[in-house]
Amino acid sequence: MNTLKKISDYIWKIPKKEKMKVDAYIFTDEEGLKLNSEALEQIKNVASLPGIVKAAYGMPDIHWGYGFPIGGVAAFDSENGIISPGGVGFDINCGVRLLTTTIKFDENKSRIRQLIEKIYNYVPVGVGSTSSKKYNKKDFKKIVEQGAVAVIEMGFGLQEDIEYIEDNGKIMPASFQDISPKAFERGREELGTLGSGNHFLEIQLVERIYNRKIAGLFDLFEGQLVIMIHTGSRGFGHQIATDYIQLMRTHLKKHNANLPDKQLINAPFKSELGQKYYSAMNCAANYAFANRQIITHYIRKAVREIFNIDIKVFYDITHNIAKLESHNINGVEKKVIVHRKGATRAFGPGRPEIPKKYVDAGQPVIIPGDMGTASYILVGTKKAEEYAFSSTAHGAGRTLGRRQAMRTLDLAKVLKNLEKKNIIIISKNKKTIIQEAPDAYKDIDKIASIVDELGISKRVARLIPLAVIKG
DNA sequence: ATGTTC
Repeated sequence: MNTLKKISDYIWKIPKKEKMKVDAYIFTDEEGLKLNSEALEQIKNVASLPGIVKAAYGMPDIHWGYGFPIGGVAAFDSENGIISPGGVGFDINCGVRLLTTTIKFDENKSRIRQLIEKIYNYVPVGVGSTSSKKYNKKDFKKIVEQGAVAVIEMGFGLQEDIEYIEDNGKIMPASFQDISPKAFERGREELGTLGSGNHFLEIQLVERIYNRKIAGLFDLFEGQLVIMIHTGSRGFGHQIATDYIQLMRTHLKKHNANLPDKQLINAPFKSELGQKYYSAMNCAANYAFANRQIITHYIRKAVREIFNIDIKVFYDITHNIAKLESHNINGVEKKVIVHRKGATRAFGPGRPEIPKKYVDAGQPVIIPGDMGTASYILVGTKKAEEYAFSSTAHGAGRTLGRRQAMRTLDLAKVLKNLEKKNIIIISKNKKTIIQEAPDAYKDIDKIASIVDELGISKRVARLIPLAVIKG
């Protein structure tokens, strides 16, 4: 097991051996390593998959996941590599959106509760929560093929919002014909809902600015109220992952015969099934962008009714996805399919994918904390390109599994700690509060500091929660 | 994460 080589304070290397086709690197501190022997095994398995290029990477928030670790990044050659549902995650395009306001907290303390309650009235939350709308086939097709663009046309938001969503809220290829009737049935009534688990909706305070110049460009200032949405593709993405894992089991038995772990099931990217999963996954990604867009619409409405002002989409990032990107692989520019599972794209300044307004600073990165802890706004760097295909961390990362949290943590204590910090909490389910308690997660401040010191993204602002809605 | 154990 002692195959780890320390490269520097936060870089650990597992040199390739046995089945591994490339090296693996973990970006964390000694404590992070101790917590994660299973995830290290998983990252070694990932390094053995067909067509993997350069290396397999683990972010500081790495922990055990389905097949691939959460907080993992791996890229596969687009010609002879694979695509794997386990490398994306069940919640396809789980992601985070931040909305900025011009509201100053110290002048509006008394209205926070009113605002969170109004938002709670507008946005359905919890397991199995459904919207009052049930989309017809024609509209649903448009939504999964055109994401946020489609729902803005339907009246959920402003044209200018599009500019501030990763991939402009619409990823191609995405074809409705590649999703199952079951996925359609589940998806059509859950659009515009928050869900459960680590998903949340928070009113936050910009507590600290690390880089004034970039914060200015990002319209962030100390004392400002901002609103964060953390959710994904709900049961729709989950169904697509389930469907395609099953299809790969049935149709690609031989291809998947010698996997070190059955959960690493995959399809050659260029195969028919590989392309179908890619398209269906993009449908789920579009669905998630649309989901956060619709929720934004209702938050806007709530803010307008209480404060009589309009709010802006700062940025929307995805942290569970596989994307076709061009990267420099040992000196050669190559098309690769980058799997980021619990990892955030972090492009440096100048990239054409970044909104014009931010292009000189770099791509905004949003790292949400867990319940009752800070979240961070960071910015992508040129340096991130050298490390893990322009990627950074995505959150605190669990230390306790959900069941383990239920066994060891106490609801009254968790609630008391939130109360001590003056955080208002509205929750649909008490179980979620225990499962998502801060003690079930690593320290987000440390994660943000590690990625900052490594230089794979730089801190811009620290946000602290004032009021939170959990599923 | 998830109609919370395909």
